[in-house]
Amino acid sequence: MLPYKFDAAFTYEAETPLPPGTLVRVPLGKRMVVGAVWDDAPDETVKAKPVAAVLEFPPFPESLTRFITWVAAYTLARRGDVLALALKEPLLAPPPKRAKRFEFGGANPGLPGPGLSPAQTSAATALRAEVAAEAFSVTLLDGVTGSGKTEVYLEAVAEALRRGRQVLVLLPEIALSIQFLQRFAARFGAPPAVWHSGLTPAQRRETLRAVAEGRADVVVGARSALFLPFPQLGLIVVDEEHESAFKQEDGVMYNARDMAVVRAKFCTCPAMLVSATPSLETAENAAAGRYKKLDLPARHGGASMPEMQAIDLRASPPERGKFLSPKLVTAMQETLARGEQAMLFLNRRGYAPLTLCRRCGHRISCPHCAAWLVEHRSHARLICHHCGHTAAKPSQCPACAAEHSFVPIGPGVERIAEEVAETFPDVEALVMASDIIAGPAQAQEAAGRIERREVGIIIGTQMVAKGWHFPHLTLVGVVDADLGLAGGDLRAGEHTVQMLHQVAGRAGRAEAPGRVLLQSFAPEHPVIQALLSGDLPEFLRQEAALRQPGHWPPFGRLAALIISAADERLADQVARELARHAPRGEGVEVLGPAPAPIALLRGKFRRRLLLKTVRAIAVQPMLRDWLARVDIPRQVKLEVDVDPVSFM
DNA sequence: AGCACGCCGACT
DNA sequence: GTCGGCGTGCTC
Repeated sequence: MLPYKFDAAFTYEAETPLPPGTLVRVPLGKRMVVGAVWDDAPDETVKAKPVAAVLEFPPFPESLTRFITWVAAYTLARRGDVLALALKEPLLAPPPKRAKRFEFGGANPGLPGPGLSPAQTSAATALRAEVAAEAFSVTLLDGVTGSGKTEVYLEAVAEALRRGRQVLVLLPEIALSIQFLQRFAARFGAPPAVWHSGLTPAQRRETLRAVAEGRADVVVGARSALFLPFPQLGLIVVDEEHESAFKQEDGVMYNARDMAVVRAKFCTCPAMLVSATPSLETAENAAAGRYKKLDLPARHGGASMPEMQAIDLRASPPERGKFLSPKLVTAMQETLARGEQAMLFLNRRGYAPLTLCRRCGHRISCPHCAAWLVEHRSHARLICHHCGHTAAKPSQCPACAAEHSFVPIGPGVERIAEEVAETFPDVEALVMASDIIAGPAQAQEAAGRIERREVGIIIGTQMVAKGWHFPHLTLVGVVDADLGLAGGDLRAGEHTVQMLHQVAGRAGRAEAPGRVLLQSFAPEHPVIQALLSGDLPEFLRQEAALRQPGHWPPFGRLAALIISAADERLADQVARELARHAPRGEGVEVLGPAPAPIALLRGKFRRRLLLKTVRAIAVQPMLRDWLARVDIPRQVKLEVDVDPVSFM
């Protein structure tokens, strides 16, 4: 199997039998490439060239090769494309003689565990037992923010290490792993190996070899770590399992949370899904008895859950041209007067999401996407958040030629920072957004300033939502709690509850009690009510009741077809042709075609179809039959997204 | 993926 | 008359 866009394996000759998983160098056209021996039958119709060399690299374990084949079949990807996630030729080179030394996650399980509460101890004991069983199982570890989930699953990690097995911990974004790494080092006396896109080639090469040779005991990584060649995997942990960042949205479209469960099955080891706000998928799997469930109800270390209140913006609107209600401003003043810190959360980067000509109403949009350009004053540019296109803010309206007629509409974090500077001129404020805080080093620096109380007010996008522990932060203000609810996305409510619950968890994590204020134009909305009551299981029951009758996930299955082409008519034509050949039958429904929510992206017009089936029907065979009935012109790209998370 | 081939536009 | 732009096709 070659790590390129082939589904079929290639046939080569070897002098001696090579077991599946062996990594070999073979000729392909005019060049030499690296591939893995697969257990397909040889193709007798082609003349096989000889294998050039067997690599000095441990063969991929069968648990990995079978996993790759399974992922390809599930996602309708080519096997070669999936293999490419595991096999990057430059990373297989032997380490140079004078190799720099790296930490490989060699951990010492003998250190005593921390003092755990009774609830933690009982959960940790159950998780240790799963690891000790050395069998496939899935357990949901459900506990509120600050309940000490990490310390609990680190005991399962310790058990795997004691048994000489390797451990994979998946995090949704490795940028927020700093605090995890510290807690890990505190428990085991050494840091784990890390795996993410920010590593240098030398670090990747060293870590990959250490994993393959079984020298890396524990790997903490982003979703791509799921394809590392662990020979002795004994546990997979998916932390923050509800996070949509686990879904790969281009190339091989897989959900690392679900595929982690599959990999655990092939490795005959337990998987543990960890969250304070489990996804409805995982909660339903637990409710149906497919997954085990452990609850950690109480906060660890004496802190209590913050008090949540809504601010009805209809009753207490901000001043004209401002975005913070007087009620929120008053609460911030009280907090700062006590020497504590306040955080304002708004999940929107930049200064203003829309720039409008006040004379003719012209809106500045991206030339390549059906989207507005977002003003970023920190960069002094208008930026498209979908394709990265930038432009200067024009002084003259291109539509009506008016001079200096453009006004910013709506707030982003930069605009909130401006309002904060006006309202609290003597207070130091810090903006945390991905375009301003560029990497882990800068994030660490910002966290240090907050911990040392050099700033009084933190203004942030979702990058402040999780992972951080700010002991002096006692007030969180959500500037626009309704923001994520617009747009009719299947999971809009669920994702909003998850994100705002996590943001709320930043408040009052030490001794001082926390307070969370949610600015909303619709405080009666079930999402806001769920956050106020804190009864997340009840919210999930309501969501389940909404989704069950129509067989929406997790009670049915979805697959999206995304048609894109530079020629809009051609995109429409192909979409209609696909609709004409759509599968029919009991428990099968095809929705669309419809323009994608971003109907033009990077210069390509996009149409969508959605296949929905009842749970008992697998979508893959149906999709394969369907796509075989339609031929797609080569100017048109067709993507298949099984179990879509985003509907953009 | 990468490399060759092939068909058009631009320059010496 | 030749160089080179990147669409298209092929690799056991």
